[in-house]
Amino acid sequence: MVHGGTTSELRAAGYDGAPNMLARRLSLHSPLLDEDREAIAALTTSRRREFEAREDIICQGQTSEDVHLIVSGWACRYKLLDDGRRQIIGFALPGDLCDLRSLSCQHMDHSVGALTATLVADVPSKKIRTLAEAKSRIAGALWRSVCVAQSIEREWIVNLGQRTGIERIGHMLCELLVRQRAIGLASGLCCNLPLIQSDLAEACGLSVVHVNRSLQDLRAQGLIELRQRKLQILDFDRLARQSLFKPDYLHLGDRDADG
Amino acid sequence: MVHGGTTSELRAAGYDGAPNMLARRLSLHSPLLDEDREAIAALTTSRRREFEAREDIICQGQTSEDVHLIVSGWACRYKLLDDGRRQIIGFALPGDLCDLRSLSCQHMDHSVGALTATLVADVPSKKIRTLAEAKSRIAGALWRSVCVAQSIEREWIVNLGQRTGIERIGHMLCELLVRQRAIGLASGLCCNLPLIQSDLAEACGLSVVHVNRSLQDLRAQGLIELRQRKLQILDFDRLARQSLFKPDYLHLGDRDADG
DNA sequence: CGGTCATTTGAAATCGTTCAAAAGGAGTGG
DNA sequence: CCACTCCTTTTGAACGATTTCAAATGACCG
Repeated sequence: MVHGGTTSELRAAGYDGAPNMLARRLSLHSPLLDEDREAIAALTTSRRREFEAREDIICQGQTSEDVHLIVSGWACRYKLLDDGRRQIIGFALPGDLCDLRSLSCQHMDHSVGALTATLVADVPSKKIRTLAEAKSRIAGALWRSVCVAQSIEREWIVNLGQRTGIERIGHMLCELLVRQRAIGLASGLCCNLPLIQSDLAEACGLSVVHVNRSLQDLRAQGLIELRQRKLQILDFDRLARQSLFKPDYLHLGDRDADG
Repeated sequence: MVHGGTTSELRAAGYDGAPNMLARRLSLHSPLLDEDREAIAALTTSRRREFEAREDIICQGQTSEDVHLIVSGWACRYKLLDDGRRQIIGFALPGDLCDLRSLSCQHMDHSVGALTATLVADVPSKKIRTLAEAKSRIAGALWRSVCVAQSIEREWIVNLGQRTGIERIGHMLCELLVRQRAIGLASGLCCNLPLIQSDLAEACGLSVVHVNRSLQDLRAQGLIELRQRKLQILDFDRLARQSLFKPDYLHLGDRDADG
């Protein structure tokens, strides 16, 4: 049990920073050769840091010479408004690069926070830049991974702008299941969901109370089961249909796109 | 008068496709040498196409070997839901590259539509890719321009998720003024706003009726004047404050960030 | 002038929030 | 095992924001 565990449980679970994790992730969207994988693995042998649940990994305004790779656990990217309102702008799962933007931009325009105990590998931007300049196939893979991240952000805009409360929650649950399946963290219709209702609220632009009632509604419709941070989708097709979820924006190929 | 004009007016206005427009835009965020500018100018000597207001430039699902540079006029990127709901996910102003993603991804996961009469330069992805591989300074500039686009999308997520109706509209108006100032399409507190209220509605995730009432509210507060597609912001600081607008996400440096 | 599209208005219904409080879990220390 | 605390989930009731539907008005164009 990794998600929701403490950092010591996490260490005990045998995570070694999985040096080829990044290569595996990038090859979800781009073909890589063995030599590329080796070069990429060499990147992530660098420093690793552990974070407790709810701890910030990097804050808005901070500068960093590193790109942050989530090795295990869940994180979220978020922005704070001056009056304290908070919007989650994306979830980062194991294998996700957090701020590839820092390859060229100086300071963070949003924060990254751990949702569970999280292991992070700090990859020096400079190393990545050098590697990308030397190997255009790797540059392409990084570019594509940014494109996918951007595509997800665009779909979140649609989620927040057009969908009703229930649709937003349903859509988010579909996305998080499909993304976990794609990286081998789930199979079938069951997955971890280490989010509390206020996380879902901040991601979907709804109040906690409304999230609670929407979840009850989805349960009453026989579409999902959710307790103890475990999500089971009982009827993926129906949930996807009524949430207007179409997995193409995740750019996962047809392999693991649905139910 | 370009925006809102017909394509023939547009031609008459003497637009030649401004071959150095892209270089100028990229150098907003990245230092470029003269040799870079020349190389970039050579890119955009390619085909140009004119579009009428409300015409689609490229549709969701289509594939394209080109990146689309908006030479003049306004366009929007949008996604359609199966039931017809439409969300605008970004506005493209002159100098904006529309789908740099197509450098590596095959088909569009969203559409681009002209809002006014628009002149578009089709730049072959391949040419860009070759140039970026040859000149790392240009690759960096393209990377940075994608980062800025992504940053704007993130702020839109915040806009839709956390701000009230009035705040969303106010924020959008601030953004569009500042962006136009940055590219020399406006100075002071006055600019074109060739959007109809339903465009604003689809960008802000509100109904047209509510947009209408929010605009009246902003007018009644003495914050803006808006008619005949001309926007004047009467009190930028107050509007920015009450809309929680902070221009940093536009990454324009301090040069043209406010008032 | 009629036609089309955009803006404005009103009234009613719905969605979603707020506030306040209760109930349910999980962990801690006695 | 109990009492205690903290955090999360759940509930109720009232309020406010936003949408919907329908109709009227205004602007522009041929």
